[in-house]
Amino acid sequence: MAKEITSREEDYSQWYNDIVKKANLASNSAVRGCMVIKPNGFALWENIRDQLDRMFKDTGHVNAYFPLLIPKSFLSKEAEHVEGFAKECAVVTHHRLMNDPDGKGVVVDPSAKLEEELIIRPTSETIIWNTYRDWIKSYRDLPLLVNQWANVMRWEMRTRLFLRTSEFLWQEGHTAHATKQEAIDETIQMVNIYAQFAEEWMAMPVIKGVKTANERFAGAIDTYTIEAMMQDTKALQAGTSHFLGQNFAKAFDVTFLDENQKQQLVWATSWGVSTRLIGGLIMTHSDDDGLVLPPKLAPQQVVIVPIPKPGEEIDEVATKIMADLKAIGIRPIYDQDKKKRPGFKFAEYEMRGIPVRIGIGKRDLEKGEVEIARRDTKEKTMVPLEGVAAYIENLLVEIQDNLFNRALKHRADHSTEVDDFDTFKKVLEEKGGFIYAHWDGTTETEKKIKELTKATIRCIPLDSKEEAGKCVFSGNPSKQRVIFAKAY
RNA sequence: CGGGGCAUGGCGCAGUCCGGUUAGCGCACCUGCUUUGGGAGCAGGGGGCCCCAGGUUCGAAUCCUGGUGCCCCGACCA
Repeated sequence: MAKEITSREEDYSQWYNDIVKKANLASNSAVRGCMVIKPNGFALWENIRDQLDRMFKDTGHVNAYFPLLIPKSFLSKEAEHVEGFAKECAVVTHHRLMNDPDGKGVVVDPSAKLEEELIIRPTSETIIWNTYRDWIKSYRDLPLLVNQWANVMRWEMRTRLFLRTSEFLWQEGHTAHATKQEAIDETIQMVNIYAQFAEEWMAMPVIKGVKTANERFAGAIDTYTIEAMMQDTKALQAGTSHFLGQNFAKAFDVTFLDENQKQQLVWATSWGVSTRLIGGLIMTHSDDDGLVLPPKLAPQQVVIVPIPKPGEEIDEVATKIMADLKAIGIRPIYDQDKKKRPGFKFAEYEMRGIPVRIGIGKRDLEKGEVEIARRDTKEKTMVPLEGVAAYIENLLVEIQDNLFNRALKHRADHSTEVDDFDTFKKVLEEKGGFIYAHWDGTTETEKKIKELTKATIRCIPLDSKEEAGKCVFSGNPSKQRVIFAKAY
């Protein structure tokens, strides 16, 4: 049993916090709501970022960078957008400090007040569309497919490491298109890329869908989402892709001359995922012994632990295995610490979520084999020395698959079709998870259900089939089921 | 912004009610020896503006006054 990790059963929130801290992913900082991402956590983010970046570039996108600070007036140019974000903006009002005339320290210099306040970006649509006005003149400038990796700040009331911090890292794609259809296609392409990344790389099954008007991004016509189910059966919105219509083009006067020499407004999309993904990764796979990482994203995939401690013979074997693994593109490390005992190391690497551990002991070497332990199931197997690299290559694939299938089963086990409100409340209370129910399409009903149960509509699934039914709350006619769940 | 709680080595806490030797414990850290197949043992050692500012007192971590910060529960959210 792992030391000092609260079990999931006892207190799921505390378990989550323990994992983040004990696995050395991140910690709270001196600044309220802002976290320090530690090397272990940042290595994960780098792997997430690098893979997504490849996927973006493979679909024709390029990276750029826009300023952290946005003039206050920009934000108010799109009415719904400002309404959505105004309540959580940090504002820069001055540009100079001075010595406190009354004594120690420094104070804001009142004479250095800015003529126009600057907002620390909560998202960059406004500054980017203000820039796009200059970049886009002709249909030949389109489509414009730009992404940026950046930090943003949203002054949240309550924060949780990775899941919701005041400052977070993310990528935001902002694209401009000549036609509505092309922009919609882009929006859908990007939600598909997010889903593919979540499932193939994070081993986190997701449901693709469209948000209701109530849950839509401020300023969007449609918001597409990927929704994942955590181990406590709550939903996590893991990524969003927005079809922005011509809202920002109108607000920032971005037009182009088409092939027929007519001025046209540009069509827009934006899409993003954040460091929240790391929170999702933790809550999808990890257990009471610590972090569990999918091999494809694990910064280190294999750890070699000498038993009882490093020695010439063991070093030699370990070095050979390291080389064999690296040769086939696997990321191993060899723990040569002589002070720590094997038992400590086993627990330590389980805490850190390294997918595979190789134990090399003198006893095993006499028989020409090593012990291989997998993190996901804790199973241990003795493997002949000459077959180690190939065995691990297969094992990593198997672990990746197992994690995905396990999460998929968990989601299936906690998804329920419900047709009346009493059952709805009962299922939500006793079983939790995703509830597939008919909804009459009104914000009013959605809000009432939220008031009564705390469940929100996570999305209208893209693959849901048309099916005549009655709204679970109002009894009014409905054409398809939507997903209700309690969410992070 | 409402309601509750907490502030003492890096972390977790005791001490505060009832003021009084040198502020203590566990973990972590450093040194040495013995250990080492699932979180080792012993011995020694380092590290504290006891949240801040004022006050009461011979004497304040402890009592009084006023601040500040953080956490938890609600409303808000990727």
